[in-house]
Amino acid sequence: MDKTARIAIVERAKLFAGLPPETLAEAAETAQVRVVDKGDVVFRQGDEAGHHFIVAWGRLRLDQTTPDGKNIVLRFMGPGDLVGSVAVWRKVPYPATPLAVEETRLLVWSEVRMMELMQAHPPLAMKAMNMMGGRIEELQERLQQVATQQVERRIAATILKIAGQSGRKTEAGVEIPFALSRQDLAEMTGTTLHTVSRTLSGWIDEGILEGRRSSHLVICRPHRLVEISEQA
Amino acid sequence: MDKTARIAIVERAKLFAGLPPETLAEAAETAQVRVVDKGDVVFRQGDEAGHHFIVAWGRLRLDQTTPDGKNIVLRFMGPGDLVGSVAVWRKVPYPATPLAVEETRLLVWSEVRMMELMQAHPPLAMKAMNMMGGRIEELQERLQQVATQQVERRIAATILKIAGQSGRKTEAGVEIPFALSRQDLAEMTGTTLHTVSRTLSGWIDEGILEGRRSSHLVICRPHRLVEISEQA
DNA sequence: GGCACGATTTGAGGTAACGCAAACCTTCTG
DNA sequence: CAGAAGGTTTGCGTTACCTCAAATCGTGCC
Repeated sequence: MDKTARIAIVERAKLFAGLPPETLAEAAETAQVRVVDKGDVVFRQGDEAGHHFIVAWGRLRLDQTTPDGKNIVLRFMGPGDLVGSVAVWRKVPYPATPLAVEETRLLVWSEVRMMELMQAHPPLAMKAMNMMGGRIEELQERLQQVATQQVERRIAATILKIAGQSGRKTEAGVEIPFALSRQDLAEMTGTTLHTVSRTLSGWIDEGILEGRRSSHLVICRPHRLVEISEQA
Repeated sequence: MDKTARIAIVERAKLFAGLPPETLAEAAETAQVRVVDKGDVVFRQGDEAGHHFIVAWGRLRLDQTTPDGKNIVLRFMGPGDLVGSVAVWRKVPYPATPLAVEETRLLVWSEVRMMELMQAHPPLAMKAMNMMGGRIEELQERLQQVATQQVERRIAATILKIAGQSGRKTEAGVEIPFALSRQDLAEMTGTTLHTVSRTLSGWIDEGILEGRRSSHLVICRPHRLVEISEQA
């Protein structure tokens, strides 16, 4: 990956977007590159947090294992997303495991590198706080959903959010361009894969979705899904 | 409130703890003081975010109203806790309403005051990030609980957390020193006040708790509650 | 191409928790 | 002190969702 490519990636990252060219250049130059194969993890929940990562290409699923062995999916991450930084800044172990659902390329900064960057470029701290604030808002919204809404609405809202982040327009509708299993959706919405399967089957029958037993979901009638996610 | 008292408060606040005396002094001097009566709000969800607050004395309940009119309790806050800052930094409207459950005194900084403080004292930004990270962790934990655990465990865990933050030791056990209604617990755990009432009644019968129809809960057998919160 | 494995679909039955409703108690108010 | 108001307790019927179970279908691997 050459310098121009790195700058392009850094520029799109939420942490660096809009900062002056010198900052971008310095960030790009100080980064290492790391490739993670499909199915491999970037780090593991519980590991000491020593590195910041930004996704260049590919896609990660952020998993958290609970003390009693259950798994929940915190979020999917794609190009521009920042991984691991919260733990590094707080000097606590990584609280979750990012797993590559497709081959993924990351930019990597060590703890000290990033610290130097932030000292040299104060606006970075502001950006970082902005990002963390966004994460807080997102979590509060999900908490609210899981606490008050019934399963159908949560599944609809979750699919819509993923589509908004990563969806691609096709002739048939909006396609989610990676393998998103019923299990994944269940672990994002706090339900079981059976319930997810039943719900999606219903929507496929109604022509809202496509993707029976196939790896990629397509949303044919997004508006209908919005209605479901907002229904009383 | 005189200068010494303010410094004492600022010193205990998570945002300023451990910073050099000059920083504390400057923070204390630049703050305004505001008193909020029991039942009144500090600001309202949706208001433009222009001020940072730190609780000096008293207690707030942070409420969030959902688009469809339901209410959830995000957290209770006491002395040292920071209110409103995330929204100010992100330049978004306050996402929730802090309501005083008892008479509460707050230190207040305007957006620009706090900005000046942070520019003059760079470690403050680090502290702020640390705080926000803590909030993220807490939210992830609650999300996990609501998504995977059943109601009884969630209620137990919630009571224990509140007791850990605000509990006072008495002869009978650990007392939660403010009015915590069944409705509050329901809105924190994502259930109904009926279920909370039933569950607590059971625990009172078993001698785990005291506080039938009375305003203050007392945990007589904390260890038993921990067991419940961890049971498979 | 055949076989084994993992993901998905679907059915049937059970239950935790909700929703409604009424009674109860405490505190505040006039 | 009587009455109203708000939080709480408890009962009962309902249901959304889970659990267990089995059939089905793709997919990768030799």
